[in-house]
Amino acid sequence: MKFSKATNYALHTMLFLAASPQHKLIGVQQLAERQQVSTTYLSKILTKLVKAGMIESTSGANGGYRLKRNFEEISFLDVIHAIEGTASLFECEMNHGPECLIQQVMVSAEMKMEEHLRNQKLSELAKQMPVVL
Amino acid sequence: MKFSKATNYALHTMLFLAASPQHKLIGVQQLAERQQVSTTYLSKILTKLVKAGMIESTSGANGGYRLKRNFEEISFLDVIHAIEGTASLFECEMNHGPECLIQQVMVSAEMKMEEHLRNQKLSELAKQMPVVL
DNA sequence: TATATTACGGATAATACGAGTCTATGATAT
DNA sequence: ATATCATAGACTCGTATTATCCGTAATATA
Ligand code: SF4
Ligand code: SF4
Repeated sequence: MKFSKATNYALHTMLFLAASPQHKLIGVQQLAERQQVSTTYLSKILTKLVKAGMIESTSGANGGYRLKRNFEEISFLDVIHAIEGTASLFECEMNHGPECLIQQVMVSAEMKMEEHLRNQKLSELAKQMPVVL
Repeated sequence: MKFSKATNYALHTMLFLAASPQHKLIGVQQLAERQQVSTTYLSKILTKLVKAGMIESTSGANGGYRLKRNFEEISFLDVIHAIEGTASLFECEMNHGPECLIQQVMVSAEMKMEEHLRNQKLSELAKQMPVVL
């Protein structure tokens, strides 16, 4: 029960992009070396973010990644869901129906966490970021 | 990023014990067949709960498991921590100190979930449990 | 047009971890 | 003495994560 490293990479990348001049394209090399991860692996993660509509990419020389227009609304939860999926943290075989109290406790606990992550917008955090990532 | 099945087994077992007559010892066989899990595996999990001081065990014929005196105070979070450990869900290499905003967001999100799980006492839930687990 | 640069995709490998089994040992009631 | 039951360690198995390799497509630039 841990957040994956991929999620970690995705969050750092998104915040770095948010702290950069908006229009500028940034290649995966620059993003990767800053996080000490291989370019090929980070590339796969960024492709997920592209497909989730959070960033856009440009191939070819001087290509790279850039935030999309809707950036202001993107939350931590959006990034996490894009990488880890949206399945519930708690699942049981033998489902005894939605009135089960165990499920209710576990699911609502997860929702408390998600609510907090949904309220944290990347744009807000980027403003407050002190130095480097 | 999912709760382990072991946590699931532990929660169900604890709630079943809570719904049983307090003094009575219940063997692992009975607990295991109810959850469709092997006795040897469930046994390992229960041993963790014993070491965490939540239940007590008696060896030998007619032995088994039973809740401890402090049962009223035990929460969902206690059980989960006993099985999954207490390490943070979010960890980063390159730790840039506690003032990092990313860490703060992730850790406080986890704390929101934990707060909710800490408030859910097994004894409370056992009273409200409708039928079987 | 040719070339360098860059993102994308599939296949594959390495690693870690969860889930589960097997077996031996020790404790306890009858 | 024997059957029952919990405990502990070694071990296997499957799957998800992490990561690498390589070929292809797109694009800027000379
Ligand atoms: S009791 Fe609740 S949590 Fe357990 S298997 Fe049934 S529905 Fe799932
Ligand atoms: S920026 Fe924050 S989350 Fe990222 S590595 Fe540094 S301390 Fe950890």
